[in-house]
Amino acid sequence: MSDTRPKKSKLGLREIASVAHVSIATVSRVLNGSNRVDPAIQKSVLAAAADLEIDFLQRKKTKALAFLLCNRAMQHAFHSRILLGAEAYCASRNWELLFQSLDYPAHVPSKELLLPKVLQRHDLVRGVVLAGTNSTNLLELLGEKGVPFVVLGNNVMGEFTDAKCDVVFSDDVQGGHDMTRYLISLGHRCIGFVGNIGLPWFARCFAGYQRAMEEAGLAPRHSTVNSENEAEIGYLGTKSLLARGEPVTAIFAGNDPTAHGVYKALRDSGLNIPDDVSVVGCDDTVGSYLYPTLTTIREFPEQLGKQMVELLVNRIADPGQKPQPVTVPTELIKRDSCRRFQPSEEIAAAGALQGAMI
Amino acid sequence: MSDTRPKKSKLGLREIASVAHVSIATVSRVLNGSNRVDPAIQKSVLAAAADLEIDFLQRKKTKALAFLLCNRAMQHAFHSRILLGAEAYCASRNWELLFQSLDYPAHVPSKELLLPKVLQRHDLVRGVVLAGTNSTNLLELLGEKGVPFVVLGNNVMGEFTDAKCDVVFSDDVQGGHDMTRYLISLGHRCIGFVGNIGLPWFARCFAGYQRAMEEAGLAPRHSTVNSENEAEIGYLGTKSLLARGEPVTAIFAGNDPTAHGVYKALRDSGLNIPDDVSVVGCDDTVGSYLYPTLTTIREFPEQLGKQMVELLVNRIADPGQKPQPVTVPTELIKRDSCRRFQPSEEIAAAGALQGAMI
DNA sequence: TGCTGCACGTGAAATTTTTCTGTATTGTAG
DNA sequence: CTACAATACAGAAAAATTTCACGTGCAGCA
Repeated sequence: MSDTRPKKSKLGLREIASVAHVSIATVSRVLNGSNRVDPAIQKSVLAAAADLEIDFLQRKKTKALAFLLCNRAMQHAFHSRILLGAEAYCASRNWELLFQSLDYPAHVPSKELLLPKVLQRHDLVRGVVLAGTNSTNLLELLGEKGVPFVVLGNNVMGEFTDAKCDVVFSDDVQGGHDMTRYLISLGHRCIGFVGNIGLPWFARCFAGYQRAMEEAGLAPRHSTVNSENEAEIGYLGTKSLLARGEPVTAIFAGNDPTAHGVYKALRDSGLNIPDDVSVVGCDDTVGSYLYPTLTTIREFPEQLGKQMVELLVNRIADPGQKPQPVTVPTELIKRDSCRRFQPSEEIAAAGALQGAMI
Repeated sequence: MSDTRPKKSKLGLREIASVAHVSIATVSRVLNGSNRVDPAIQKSVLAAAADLEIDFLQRKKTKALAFLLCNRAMQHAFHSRILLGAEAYCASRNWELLFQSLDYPAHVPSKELLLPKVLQRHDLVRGVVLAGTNSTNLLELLGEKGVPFVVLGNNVMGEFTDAKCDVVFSDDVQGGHDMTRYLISLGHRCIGFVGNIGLPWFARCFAGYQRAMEEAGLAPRHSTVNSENEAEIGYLGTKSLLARGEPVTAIFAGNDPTAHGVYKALRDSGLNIPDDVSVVGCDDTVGSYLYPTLTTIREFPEQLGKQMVELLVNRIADPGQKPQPVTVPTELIKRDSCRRFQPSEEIAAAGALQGAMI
């Protein structure tokens, strides 16, 4: 290779040990076991190592990252596409990727969580990609343990200040904003949002929707259903919007599977898409399978996965750098589920909805 | 633990080495590096080890399996669900799971394939789960290298005799048979199959269809499109069936995404589902999103994943046992895309199809 | 306050892994 | 058929890891 340094004397644990005034065994522990070593000693060993060799990481045999899919069955193919993106980037950079799913409670102090055994293997797993749905307690725990990690920001529960760790977002807030503006530009004024705002990915989409509505001087109206089942959220949310007599001409579903539930509810109520009601979704997972095909917000999960690994690898290389947030844009995909709405139709539309309520 | 043996003297590499009359280093290599050791010596070391200790595998630190997703973007969520099933079973048995995707050419002799580096790490990866689409050259290579593996039988290209390795099948042949019989029981006589028979998963489904048709004394008629894009296969295959003037009253799509293409083609031709033509699919990935909802064959990918890992773990524990094939059954899911067909309608149906051809 | 037990953290020693080196074997060209 | 080269492979030695046993400090308890 292109190693220009003359390798003065054999560089090994022995040398580090003598510089740091500890035993070889301790150096070995610091360098990979990492467990059961006094932080002060660990620090001095690391310093000694840094003195002697720049790239101790290179020296190691296996470089693996863990991909933790948390609290979520791999629905919608969305997360599996994130995994693929992550894997592709890993492969290109000669990292292995361990896949593991993990369920943990959201409302338990970080002390009481126990990490999967893989992550204990500091000599194998050098960092963690957190996909799925996470809550701040796990982030804290990883922070305390000093395990480098990146998290998919869209799906973090609870108050989440992104300043404290590397995080990748899919810009669904902007996507929701764009989409709402699009519906407004088509002439819609009464646009209902259906989702479960208790879940962060719905909340973010809703935030974009809400902002766009307020900017346009329109009243946001939403129907939130406290469920984890997305088709159910869409179905019940729509039924409830209709039952309240909201004169909606368009419904914004918080994601594509939810839109599927919306479709079903509208059909059950005898309403036609898009003639009676326009529908839009978000995430572009199953929108193209629906009928009529769904106007939605395309996200780029492979890109999210790639970005996450990229941030993580950078952090491992330079643990000191300050946390970095990355946002991946979204794209508005226009399909057949929307139509232009003439304000003059409003009375007629209201009539149709009245009919549907019977 | 429940170790009843008295552990006569410290059991270690030293003891094995002396029994096998080789150096400790060689024993170490056999036990994990495995590379660069004469097969004869390897065998004798293994024998010596077996003499001394039953469970040398237990001794090892990391037990990881590799999940190789081959030659396939993770479409349809089908393979990601296999992964989830595999991971769940791994976790329950304290195995780690490395995920890696891999593309390789099908028509290259096994000598010329190069395995991903992870698999070289015999000390880490103890076996391989082959998902995605595989061809026999990779199977041969793994066999030669002595790497334990299981393969998803449905997606193996080329002549594949399952006698030579552990293999798990989803019983889509039976599923295709059941489905065809179901269509026949609804009164359909002229049933077209749409797919790409060059691809093994279509071929298997088609085999079931063909057998059922022949058993019923009906003529199989299929339209195969040489493409990898499933929606395209469905669309073009259907268009071509119609263009040939086949008086089909039902179409069997080789999988759900293909059925989506079939839907589109029928709609473009002005035909109603199921009034003019009944449609069925296979795999139950997106069938529930289609409109009308698709009658299809449910498969159980999580179960497939679990079974694969189970076979693999058994083989690792006992490499001598003879190859074992496992078949996971399928389930017929009846939805809205089929209707009963009265033979008397045949002339009318033919008329509708004629109209569609214009 | 002093004792006891326990958990942590360390170095020495034992064990294992990896590198290095010498030898044998196989293939290839003359 | 010989000479040379390239490669494979085992063992010795070096390096790294893990185990073991011991000291230290702290909490619980008398």
